[in-house]
Amino acid sequence: MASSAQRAGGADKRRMILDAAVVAFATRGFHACRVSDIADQANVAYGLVYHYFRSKDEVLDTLFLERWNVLLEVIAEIDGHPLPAREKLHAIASFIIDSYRHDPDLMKVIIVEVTRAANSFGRTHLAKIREAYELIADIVGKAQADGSFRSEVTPTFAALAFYGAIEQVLTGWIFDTLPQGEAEFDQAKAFIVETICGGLDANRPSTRPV
Amino acid sequence: MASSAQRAGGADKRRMILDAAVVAFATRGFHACRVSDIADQANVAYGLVYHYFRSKDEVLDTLFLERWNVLLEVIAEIDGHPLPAREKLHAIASFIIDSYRHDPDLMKVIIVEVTRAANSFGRTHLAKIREAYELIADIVGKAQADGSFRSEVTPTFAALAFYGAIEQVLTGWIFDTLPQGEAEFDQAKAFIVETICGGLDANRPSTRPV
Amino acid sequence: MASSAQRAGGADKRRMILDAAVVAFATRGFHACRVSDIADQANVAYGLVYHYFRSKDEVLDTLFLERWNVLLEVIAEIDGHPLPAREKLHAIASFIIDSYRHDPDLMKVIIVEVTRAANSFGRTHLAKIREAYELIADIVGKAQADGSFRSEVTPTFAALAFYGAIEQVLTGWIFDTLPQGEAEFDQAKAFIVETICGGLDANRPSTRPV
Amino acid sequence: MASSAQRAGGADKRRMILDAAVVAFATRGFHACRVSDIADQANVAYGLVYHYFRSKDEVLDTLFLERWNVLLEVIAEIDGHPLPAREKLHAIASFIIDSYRHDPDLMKVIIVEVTRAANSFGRTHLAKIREAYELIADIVGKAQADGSFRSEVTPTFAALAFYGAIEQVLTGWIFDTLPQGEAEFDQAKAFIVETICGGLDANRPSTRPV
DNA sequence: GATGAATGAGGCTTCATTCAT
DNA sequence: TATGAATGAAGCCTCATTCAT
Repeated sequence: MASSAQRAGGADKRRMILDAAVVAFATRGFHACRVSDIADQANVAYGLVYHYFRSKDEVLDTLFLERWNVLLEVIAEIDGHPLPAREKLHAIASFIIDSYRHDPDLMKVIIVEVTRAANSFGRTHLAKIREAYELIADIVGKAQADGSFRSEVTPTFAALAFYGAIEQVLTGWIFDTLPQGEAEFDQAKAFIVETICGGLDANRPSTRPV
Repeated sequence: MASSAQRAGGADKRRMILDAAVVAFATRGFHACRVSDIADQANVAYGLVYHYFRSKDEVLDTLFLERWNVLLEVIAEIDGHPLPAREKLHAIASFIIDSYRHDPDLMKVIIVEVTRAANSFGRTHLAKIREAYELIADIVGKAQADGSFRSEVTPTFAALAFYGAIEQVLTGWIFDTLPQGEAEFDQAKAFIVETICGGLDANRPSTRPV
Repeated sequence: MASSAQRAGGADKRRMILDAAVVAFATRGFHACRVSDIADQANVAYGLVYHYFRSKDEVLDTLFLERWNVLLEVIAEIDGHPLPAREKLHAIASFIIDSYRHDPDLMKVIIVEVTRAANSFGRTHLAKIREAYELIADIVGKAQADGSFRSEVTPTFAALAFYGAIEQVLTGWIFDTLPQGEAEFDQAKAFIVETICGGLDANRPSTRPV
Repeated sequence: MASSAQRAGGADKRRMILDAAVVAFATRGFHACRVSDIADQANVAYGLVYHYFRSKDEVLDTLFLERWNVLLEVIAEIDGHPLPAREKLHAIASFIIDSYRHDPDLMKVIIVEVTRAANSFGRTHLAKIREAYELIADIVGKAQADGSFRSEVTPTFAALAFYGAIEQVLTGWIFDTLPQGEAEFDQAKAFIVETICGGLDANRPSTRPV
């Protein structure tokens, strides 16, 4: 599990500050984290943060956008492959969960401080966050169109449920209310997909014609 | 849709302050909301807030606990009825969504400032929040035991997925990324249950024997 | 050692409040002591304090003046007796030290919050406090006039030194930097008088004629 | 008489703040003095006080310790010289009184807000304050051992009486109940020593053998 | 007399941000 | 680039006091 700080290859101070911010934000939370905490973590003077970023907010914005854009690209790329929808969803869940596995601090910051903090940063990035929902909804919609998914539920709701399940699981790991580890990570991917795609009912009511 | 402020029947200043806080927190967010905003909204003097509550935090704590305890009781009560698990889940989703329908500000505050704000108040109330998950997991577990639910997924994961889906939908309404209205509320209840219980797959893989 | 609270004979609420204030002020200090602390200690509602006293200040003023006036009377009375100056000083030191012995909380409040707090209450009562110095100075002055005390030092200075010594000793007891007990109390009286009257020098330089 | 503010030679803002605090504390008293008063007096921004000091308290602590440590060193140094005890006491009284002469505001703050304010700052610095008493008591004790001082009184009491006399005199100057001026300063030194060492009695009772 | 709800002024402290060097 | 001294707005909370009952 590579720590955020280790990602800084050389003397790129901007990168060092970003990586330090991940640790600082994850440790103290964005609000409680002072700019000087970031600078201390990065071993630079705190004025330097303002050399590279307009504000403390911009540091978090940058962190979020860097990662979220990767997520969007990955989802799009997954969707480009000729896979069954269920496998596409599994691939998406895998990517997100593996992101947490590889850099839990960064995912903690993104989820806790942005994605789930709709009143502060989430507000700013609402549109960006929705893009992910919509890409997922697209996958569902196309699967419904080709008959591999049932049409009982709108793609939008299906996407919300899918993403909501992932976020709840990540939150459980982040705040240690759910056991985590290699086995749990892979199990979670399977369970989330199984719940959303397979459903809980033992005897499913016959599918209504749409 | 009854606003929080209107609920105060008489001259109970404590209640008035709590109701005013709902409006104030919902409007500006907990952090951005000053104690004087609450007092102004309640039409009482600044200091009176501190006569009834030790701190601004305690106001939110009180608001959350009042409502969350009702939720816990309702879930327990629902579970007490001899209903199919699917209907129990529908009843729970109904209660939560109707809570939003009847007092959107209060639910907004609880979800945005507590339930989804794991870094601040959520942390404090983590145990309380988990109680709800566990009650839901119990329902799932018992349904798996009696064969009405499949056992592909652990009750814990099922509960997370179920609650996660509800929370995402509420968040969508709260931040206006999802259309809301009477029809949408009832539809959402059905969709959430259908997604979690029915699953998305048109042709479900045969259930593994437990 | 009679505690302040026990002095309240009957249901005299005013007296109960004053006695409670002694305990409260002694325990928390005047500034840190809230009006409600006094009321709690007296087992009355705190509004009642304002029925009997105009302000929190007036409570302390009352406490101080009650006792200080007794001191002034006692000094005057002692001075009225046909005693050697040295014995008069011993009687004064005795009265003050016994006051502490009988009600340490009250003396603590008077010394810590008034007499030694020249920037707050001492300022208000400066004139009253000086009266004591002047009565003592009078005793010294008369003794110098009749030849029983030397005239090397002005009566004013002698009085300051005498009272200053007493206050330092009381302060030592109050803040537990000096051992206290029955033996120490009587010893202190003797030592203070011996220091001021006898002097420390083994071989005193011959007295200069005035 | 150099005012505290004038002592700041250059642009050392920390020093300027400390010197300004002396003036501000002396003028309004510690409690009534706002941090902004200090900043205004120092002509710096509000927040700079917090750049150099953790709190308003720390400003006073610093002021006290700076000066009191000098006092302790001076007493120790005086005691190091081969002087008669009486002259050592005179030197100590001289140093303290001259401290007041050279910077009355600083001494006012130290005495009124720390040394005589045993309920607030004095409490914190009790041990430090006692160190001075003990150094003085040492001088007395050694003089008693070599026979130059009588042993009627314990060194501890003698030290309390000596320091108490000085403090009373300074308090008299600080609150203008005692005339002050060059002549008075020198006279006070002599009078205090004369009172404590020479004693007031014209005919001293014969010294008891120890 | 007695209660305690209601009032509201006042100040310490934090910390993001700027800027001279 | 890099530093960290300097700025100052903003808000929580305390608590003496008032007053209706």
